[in-house]
Amino acid sequence: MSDLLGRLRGRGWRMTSQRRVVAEVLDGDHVHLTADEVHARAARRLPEISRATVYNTLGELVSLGEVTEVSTDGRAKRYDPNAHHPHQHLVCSGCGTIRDVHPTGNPLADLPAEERFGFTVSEVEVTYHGLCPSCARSAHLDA
Amino acid sequence: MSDLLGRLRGRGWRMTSQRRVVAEVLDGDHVHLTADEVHARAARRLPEISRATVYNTLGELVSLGEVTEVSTDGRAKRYDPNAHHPHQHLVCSGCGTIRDVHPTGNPLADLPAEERFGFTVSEVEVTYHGLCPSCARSAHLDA
DNA sequence: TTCTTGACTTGGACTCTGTCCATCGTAGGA
DNA sequence: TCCTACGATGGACAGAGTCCAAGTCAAGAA
Repeated sequence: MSDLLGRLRGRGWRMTSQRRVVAEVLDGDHVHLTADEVHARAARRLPEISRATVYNTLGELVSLGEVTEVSTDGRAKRYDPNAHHPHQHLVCSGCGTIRDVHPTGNPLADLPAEERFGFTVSEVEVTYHGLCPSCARSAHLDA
Repeated sequence: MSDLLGRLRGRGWRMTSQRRVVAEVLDGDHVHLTADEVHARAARRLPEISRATVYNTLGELVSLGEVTEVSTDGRAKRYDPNAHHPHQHLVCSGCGTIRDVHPTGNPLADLPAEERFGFTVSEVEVTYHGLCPSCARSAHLDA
């Protein structure tokens, strides 16, 4: 994700201050922000940026393959700027925190042909669910 | 999922006509319905059933472990009555159809301890994405 | 069988996430 | 510098889901 701005310019992206700010927000910490969180952080630098623009820009970054969408629960989608390094996700069922993980093995190979029902399978998404250390502690206290 | 009603009664569920109808809808075809689809089918038998009741009942079935929630895209959650047989999902990126699949291998074992960040990992969800035969055909025609 | 009561249902208001659109502004080439 | 098409704006709208006060009824008690 580094030098994202350069790559975007190279692809003929018209560079506006709004797009720059959104890209910079994503280029910062490798956390998994919701669209609203991206908007909030972008607005700290560019107060008048609109939600619609953030949604548009995120959508474009996704279709350019610079960012991937993650929808772990049924709530807001999260945006993962780590699109150039294949990885999976580990999600805390308590607080929703997401961490990137790199399991061994190849789950695509684990799906036998007779279980594919004629589908052209192109991608596998593996999501590990559990409790992060701090949520595990509070769950223990509750019991 | 068969004899769901019996199991629920055994657990002290107060049996109302609304809950019975919702359970019967799920007990039918093993498709993956959205809450609204469940509501529509339930309303065919019990026209005055409300959306809130359908949501409540689905939520209870989920916490009882009789039904699992699947949120593949960012759209509506789907409800999978096949909770007693472990399986994964194969989703068509075109039309959203979901099929149950049974991959070999154990993805939980594929996550090394140093990639767990102290989490208590309890569950893995594997989602295969691709195009179903009919969507693959129309994609081909478009090209 | 009837009574009683607390669990369940209802429907409408509300929230949250996301999309759409008409209008305005501006990046970047001529 | 000027033009213009592409991008931004914000407000209306839509879909999914939650909440709540008031009414209803399943099932145990008498």
